[in-house]
Amino acid sequence: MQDKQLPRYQQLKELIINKISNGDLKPLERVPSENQLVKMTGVSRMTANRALRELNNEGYLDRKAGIGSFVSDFKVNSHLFEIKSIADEITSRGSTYSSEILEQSLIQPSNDLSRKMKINTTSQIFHIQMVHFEDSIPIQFEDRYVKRDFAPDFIKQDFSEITPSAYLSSISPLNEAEQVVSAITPSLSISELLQMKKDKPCLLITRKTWVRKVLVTYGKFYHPGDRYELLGNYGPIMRKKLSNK
Amino acid sequence: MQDKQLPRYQQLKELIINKISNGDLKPLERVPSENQLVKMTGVSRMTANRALRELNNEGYLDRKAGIGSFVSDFKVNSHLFEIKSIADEITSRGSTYSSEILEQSLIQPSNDLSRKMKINTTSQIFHIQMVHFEDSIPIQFEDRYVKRDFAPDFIKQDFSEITPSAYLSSISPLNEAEQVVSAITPSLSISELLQMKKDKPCLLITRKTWVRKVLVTYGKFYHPGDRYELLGNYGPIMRKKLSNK
DNA sequence: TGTATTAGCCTGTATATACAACTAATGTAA
DNA sequence: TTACATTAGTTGTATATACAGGCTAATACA
Repeated sequence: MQDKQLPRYQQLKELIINKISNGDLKPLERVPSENQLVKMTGVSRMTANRALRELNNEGYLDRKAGIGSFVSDFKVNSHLFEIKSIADEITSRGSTYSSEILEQSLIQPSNDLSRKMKINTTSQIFHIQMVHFEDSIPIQFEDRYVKRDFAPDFIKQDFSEITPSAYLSSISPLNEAEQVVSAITPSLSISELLQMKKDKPCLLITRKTWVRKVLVTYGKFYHPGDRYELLGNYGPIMRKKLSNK
Repeated sequence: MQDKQLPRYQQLKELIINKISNGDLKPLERVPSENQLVKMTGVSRMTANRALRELNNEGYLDRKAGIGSFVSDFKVNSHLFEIKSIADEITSRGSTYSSEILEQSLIQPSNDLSRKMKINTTSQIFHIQMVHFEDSIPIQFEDRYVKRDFAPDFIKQDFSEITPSAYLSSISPLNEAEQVVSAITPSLSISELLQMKKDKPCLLITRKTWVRKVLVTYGKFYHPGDRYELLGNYGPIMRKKLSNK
């Protein structure tokens, strides 16, 4: 594809990102120091420094002078920080989290779904439907599809223990996402699942997530309009984490 | 406050950010080249390079080899890229934009409002209410408050020509924002303003915006749920702009 | 044994230097 | 005029070097 080779600092970055993605380097694990990279790859220390420094800025690594460089703990601060686990969100508010699984199966995608996920209809897709509760009050209905070849063990998981989001993140850090937020009047079944009053609105988040340019999951997340808000911070705020810790 | 001085590349960055913030440097305007910064400030070219490179990564500047470095056009791609001007959004879809102003006045804030904007009740606040149309169909009801001392000429503007968002951005780039998205059942008056059918839901965006740590505007933006969606991209996507253009 | 010092490794910053690639403007030859 | 080459200025990358400052563990010393 790309004729000319990438710059060396970029090669170094991708080497490390790949090791994180495929599990060679796990969260909180040490990554080679600048001088080690110099010996290993023959680059100068400044380009090793640039690679590690940028990975730090992008949230892949945490670096500390005198200590070393370590893979970020994606559970705590993901570079996709906007997309939190609903379970973490609830427990961090001091509430108790619980869930109920409605469906967990392997299916053949419909024409519509195969188009949305850009796959052919012979591929196999996992489908899960579940409700997330905050203090026994339903707060989200999750309707999610996952590519089988990305997470072959998805079907075996006990999602009352770990949310689909958290499980997928544990397989590989999700590094690209698109989400569409809209306000809808829920269908009767969803309205009942979320224990909503008649004619109350629903906040619907439709989210696609990619890993290394490949779409791996597509989901719709329904929230009762009067019990859920979506918060976003933009600007220098989100860059402060680097200097704070 | 801060005892030890910042690193020189950081000083350079803040110098340039300040010039952008206070209007010395306007969007699309040229910023000093690396070598000019070397002569001006006495740093080495590599630290000037680092300052400009990071400002580029953070979206403040656009750089092109062989050409130079220029202040980003905040209208097109802001570092607050998620917050677009509704008018630009509509025209970029090929539709025609229009608006209707309902109120434009100078008020004393209520207790509730002064608390939300963290001001005292003796401060003066501009208040504007308007509806934005796409092809004569209402798409947003804007209910916004603006600090008088930030934009003293706000009241004189003709907001059928320039949206409040665009006008505020022209005074100074807004560099911090918080927005809360929720789904509500609109009040009767809002429902009528947006020409919505009875009991249809509304997407409500409540947004606060800061300039240099000072809150300058607070607004509520109501959209008909069946005519508007909020799109967000996260992850490497948003960094690609740099290499694309 | 307990304490202080030192050595060594880590990141962070700063400089000087070099070459490559891109662009615009200019000069030059056909 | 046209086409090509040159030149100067820009960013992009890469290296070698240096020193500062944080941290840890080994060492030296009392």
